[in-house]
Amino acid sequence: MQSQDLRKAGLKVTLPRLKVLEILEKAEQRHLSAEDVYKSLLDMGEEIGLATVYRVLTQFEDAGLVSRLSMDGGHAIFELEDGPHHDHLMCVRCNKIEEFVDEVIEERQKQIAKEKGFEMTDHSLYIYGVCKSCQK
Amino acid sequence: MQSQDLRKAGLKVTLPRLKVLEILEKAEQRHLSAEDVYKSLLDMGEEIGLATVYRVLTQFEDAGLVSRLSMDGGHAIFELEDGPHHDHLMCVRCNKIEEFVDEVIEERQKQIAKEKGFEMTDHSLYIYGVCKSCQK
DNA sequence: TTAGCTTCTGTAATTAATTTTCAGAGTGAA
DNA sequence: TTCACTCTGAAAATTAATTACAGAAGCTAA
Repeated sequence: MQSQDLRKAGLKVTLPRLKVLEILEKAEQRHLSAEDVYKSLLDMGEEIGLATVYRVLTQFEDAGLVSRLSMDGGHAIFELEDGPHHDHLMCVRCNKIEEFVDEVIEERQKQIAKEKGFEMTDHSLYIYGVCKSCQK
Repeated sequence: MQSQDLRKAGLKVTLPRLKVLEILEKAEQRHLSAEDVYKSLLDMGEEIGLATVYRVLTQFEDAGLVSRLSMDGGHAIFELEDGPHHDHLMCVRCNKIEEFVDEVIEERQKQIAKEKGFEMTDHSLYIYGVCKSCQK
C-alpha cells in the first residue's frame, strides 16, 4: 500500500504523490528524469504540473524513498530506493543504465576511505561504455 | 612553457587562455569551478568575462588539457589533466577533494564491464565522507 | 612590419533544469 | 464538520552554462 509509505515518510497522501510513486514503481526502466515522470503523468491523463513533480521527487529524496543521480549535462535522474545498494553501468550511446553489485569494490572503497582518514558516508560509481546492443 | 601547450592544442595564444591555464597550474586546490577560476582572475586584476572563462575551460576540455567533473547540485568543476588516472574522495562538509589511485578497483571495473557485455570507455568513482580535519 | 583573414573576446541575451512565490485548494486531526 | 496546516498549479525567479554579435586581437604570408 503506497499510502502507507507516504505517511511513514511524514508526507500527506495526495494525488500527485501517489501517482508519482506509482510511476516510479511501475516503470520498466528504473531510472527516470523529472521530465520523464512528468510525461508519464500526462500519458496517464493526470494534470500535474512539472513544478509539482520536482517538488514531490525532492520530498521523496529527503524521505529516502528515491535517490537522485546527477548526470553529465546538468540534469538529474531518480530511482526508487528498494533493494540493496548498487552501482551503475551506463551506455554512452543509448543512455541505458544497468545496475550491479560488487562486494570487492565495496570493500576496497571502505579500505581506501579508512587509509585517507575519511569517515565514509556514501559513494557513487559509474562505469561508462557501449552496451551490448549498441556495439553493432 | 604554457604557450606551447595551447598551440599544440590548436588554440591561439591569448591572454585569457594563458591566465586561465596559469591559474589551473598554480592553484593550491586542483579542483576549481568556473566561478572559482573567474574569481581568481579578478583577484589577479584580470578583467576577463565569465563567459570567456566557460569558453576557455570548454576548449581546454575538448583539447584534453582539463577534465570536467559534474558535481551534485548541477555544477561542474575542472581539474588539470596531468598525472595518471585517479578517482576522488570528497568531503561532504568542506567539499575538499582528495585523489587516489587504486589498481584493485580499476581491474574489477574492467571485469564487471566485460561480464555485462559493455565496452568500457570511462568511469567515475566518488567516495563521499567526512575528512580528517572536519571530524572534530 | 604590415595587410588582412580568421579566430577571439566581452556584453548581453538566451537556454535549460530546477526552485520558489503566492494565492487558492485539499488533507486529516479533533 | 471544522480549521489549521500543508499541498498544488501557474508563473516568475534562479542558477549554471551557452550563444549571438560586433568589435578586437592573433598570426601567416608577403
